[in-house]
Parts: sequence; C-alpha cells; structure tokens
Amino acid sequence: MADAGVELTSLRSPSVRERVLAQLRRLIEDGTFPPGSRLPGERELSDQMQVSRGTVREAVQLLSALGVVKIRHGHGTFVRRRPGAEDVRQEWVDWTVRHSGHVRELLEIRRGLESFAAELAAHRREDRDLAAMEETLDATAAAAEPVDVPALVQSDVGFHHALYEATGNRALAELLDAIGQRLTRERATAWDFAGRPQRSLEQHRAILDAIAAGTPAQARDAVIAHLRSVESELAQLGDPTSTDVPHPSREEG
Amino acid sequence: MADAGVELTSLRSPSVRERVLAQLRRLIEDGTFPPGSRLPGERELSDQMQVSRGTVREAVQLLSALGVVKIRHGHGTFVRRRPGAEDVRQEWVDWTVRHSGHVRELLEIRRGLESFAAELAAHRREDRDLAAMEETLDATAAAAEPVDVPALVQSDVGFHHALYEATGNRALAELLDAIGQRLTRERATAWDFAGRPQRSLEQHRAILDAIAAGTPAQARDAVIAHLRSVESELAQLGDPTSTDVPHPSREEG
DNA sequence: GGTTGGGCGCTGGTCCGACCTCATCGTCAG
DNA sequence: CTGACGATGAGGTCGGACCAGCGCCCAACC
Repeated sequence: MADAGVELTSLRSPSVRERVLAQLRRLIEDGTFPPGSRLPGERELSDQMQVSRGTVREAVQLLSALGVVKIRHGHGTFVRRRPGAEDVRQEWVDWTVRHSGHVRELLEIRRGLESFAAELAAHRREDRDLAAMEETLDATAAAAEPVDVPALVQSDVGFHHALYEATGNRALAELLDAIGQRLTRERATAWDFAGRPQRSLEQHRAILDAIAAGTPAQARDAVIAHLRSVESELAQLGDPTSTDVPHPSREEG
Repeated sequence: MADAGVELTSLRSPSVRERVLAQLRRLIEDGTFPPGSRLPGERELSDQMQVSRGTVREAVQLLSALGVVKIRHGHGTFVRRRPGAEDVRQEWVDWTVRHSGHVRELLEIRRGLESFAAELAAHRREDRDLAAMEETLDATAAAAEPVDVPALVQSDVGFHHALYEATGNRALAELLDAIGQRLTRERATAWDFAGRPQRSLEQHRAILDAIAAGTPAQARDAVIAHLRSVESELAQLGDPTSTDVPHPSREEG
C-alpha cells in the first residue's frame, strides 16, 4: 500500500473491536437493525466485516453489557426495545452493592450525618440558603420531564450541597460533599428507578419546608425518609437477594 | 447417562464466562488483587482456571467496560485504583487535619455522628461489644480515684471506640476515630473540670444501659447529653481554638 | 386429526493454538 | 554516558473446531 500516510485522521487507529463496536452501534442507531430485530449471526457478521468471529463476539458482548442488545443462546442476538440505554450503571450497582459493604456503610453514614445536618439547618438557615435550595427544586422539576439524568444529578447535588451549607458548619459540609462524591455512581443510577424524579422532588420539598419552618425534628425525619427511600431503591436495583455468584441477572427489555 | 434423574441440582449452571467473571470480581474485592496491582496474564489465568483464553478475555473485557480494571496493551491488566475502603480512612484523616483548628465544628459533627452511632449500636450490639464497653467503665472508675488523667483518657477512648465498633459499620467507626484523634487535646483537658470523671462514668453508664436495652432513642439522647455536658465544660475552661461557627446549636429535636 | 416425539439446522458458547502489535527493559554499540 | 535495538512478554486478532441451547418440521402414534 502506497498510501503515503495520508490517513492521519486516526493516529492510534481504533482497535478492530472498537471499529466493529462502532459499526454495530451505528447500524442499530440508524435503524438498519430496528429495536426488536435480530442481528446477523456472529459468523455472518465476522464474514461481512472481514474480522474474526472472536472479535465480533467481544463487541457483541459489550453491546449486551451496555444493554443495547439482548443475547439469546441458540436463538440469536436482538436489539433491545429500549433504545440508547448505553450505560453500564446497572451492572455497576449490581457489583458494587453486592460485593462491597463499603457503599452500604457510606450510605448509612450519609443518612446519619445528613439528618443531623438537617437539624442544624433548621436552626441556622439563612434566606440565601433557602433560596439556593428552592432553585434546585425548579431545576429538578425542569429535568424531570422529559428525564435528563445529568441535569437531575446536578440539581440533586445542588440541593444537598445547599442543605449542607445551611448548617453553617464548613467542616460538616465538606465531609458530606466528600461522601457524596464517593457515591457518584450510585447517585446516577438511582434515577433509573421509576418515578424517582417525582419522589425526589416531593421529598426535597418536604425537607426544604421543614427547614424553612425551623422545625429540626421534622427536617430530620424528612431527610431520613428521603435517603431511606433512595437506598431501598438502590438495593432493589442491585438485587440484594443473592449474596453469592449464581447466575447473571436475567433482565428483559 | 443412566443417572436416573437424581442429580437435579444446578440446571442452568452459570456459564463459564460468568463464573470467571465472578471469580475475578471476588479476587479483586477481597484484596487478592489490590487496587493498582497487575492481574495475572490472560494465558496464565486461562491456565489456572482451566478455561480457554478467549473466555477469560471476554470476562476481562467486561471488567474493563465496567471500569473495574484498566487494560494496557503490551503491559498488562491492572486493577483500577478507585475510591475503596482503604482510601477512605486516609481521606478522612486528611479531612480532620484540614479542620483541626475548627474544634467547635468537629465537636458538633462528633455529636451528630456519635448520637447516630448510638442508635445503630442499640440495634446491632453484640454481647462482646457490651462487654468491651463494660470493661472501660471499670477502668474509668479505677482511674477516677485518685485521678489518673492518662488512664482516664485511655478508658474514655476505649469506651467510645467500643461504641463505634458496636455499630457494625467499619467506615463509621474509622471516621469517628479519626475525629476523636483530632480532639486529643480537648479530651485531655476536659478531665480538669471538677467532677468530670464521675459525670463521665454516670453518663457512659447511661449510654451503655440504653444500648444494652436496645432502645435507640434513649441511647441517642444519652450520647447527646454526655457530649453536650463535655462541650459546655470545655467552653468554660476557655477553649482557645474557637473558629467561625455562627452560633452553637441550642437544642435538638 | 391432533398430539407428540425426535431429528435437523441454526445460533450462541467454549476451546485451541498460532500469529500480530505494542510497551518495557536490558544490552550493546557509539 | 547515551541512544539505538532486540528480547521478552503482555494484550489483540485470527480461524477453525466442537459443544450446547432453541425452533421448526415432519413422522410416528393415539
């Protein structure tokens, strides 16, 4: 090949697997393989794409892990109906929650500390704190319909941070922020649960109202209720029923 | 097969890939392959696990997609260094150091967190936890008359640590220990206040009784009362390192 | 005729062993 | 002392074989 190195567009040219992956994604997204349809067999794909079947398999497996595609042994590989669920978050929670009590412990600490923070906030909140929290509620509402996960995460982080600030305890705010950062993945997945945006909106409202009213006990209870509901949904997403490693969660799209 | 259908267990046995995946996860989780370490090569893994390299590859690729592991072509596969249980301790120590001058804030956080710990302990305490706390009471009593400050400090630290352990939340215990370490000076001076040993003894007794009785609300109140009394005495002794807290909390719900 | 069983063909799952590419490191010439 | 370079060993790709589920169709049977 005397291509004279004109193809400089791709230094570090993507690996074969990456190219196969990208191609499959494109074909799925542009409707060549519409939701519910069956993909060509791995052998046919490897033949048409001029790559080995093993490479095709790795790409398809990845698509499966991403939730884009559903593999049925002996039957074929099918495009999932729920389009563009290109996220591994589900898998992540599954693994993190199940194999590490660590996250669980952090969630518990957050619950204890944040409920305390709510009490403090109910004592010391300033108007600007209340205003900051109020703003995030608007942002959450705006991001809830249609669902915009990144925006939801942002507004959620904003609300909790505003609450922390309202305690007037810098060290406490910093600690809670640090804990929240460690739970980034979990906070993102939580929104996958049906109706979570609405519930968070209502629960945040309840917290804010209690803080604004200056009723520490109610603020505390509201925070505990909020965090408990989120935690229970996370636990459900992570399928806490099996402690060992039997078989992968068979989910349907 | 003339097995007569007796062996009905394990139909739907997990696929080989799933088993490899689970195994790798377990080995990473339990510290056999700590963060930053290099995994055995794919060939070695396939050899040790008695599965083909291709299968190992699919599992490793999935771990890579999940972000558990980082693959470096030509170099090896490495466990991703991510916020894990080991780093938490250090992060919290750093945090306490950053706020080591903000004694009031730390005391407040300790109060909020330790009262929560008492609730947890009332739920989950084991006999050995209660025994450990009981021991420290004896030690405190022994060191109270005549007053032996180092011994008092030691038994006091022991009591609170035993309480933390009783929560069954390792991370919480480490956090509270870290905070306690930052308050070493205060914990030493507190004993200067007249009658402190006796009061601590009584208050610790009340906390222990509430935890032993399994009454979270009482345990919480007892801890708050104890810490508040210590804090107020510290304030009277003239705490030299007060900082930017607007105003101390007056009551709680 | 309707049901049932089994064979067949297709699909994904697993295995093997060879070769390629890449990153690192020790060695050796300059 | 320094830089080039090959040895080494890691992941990446290949292809071709066989195993294991699943659906379908047809033949045998009630």
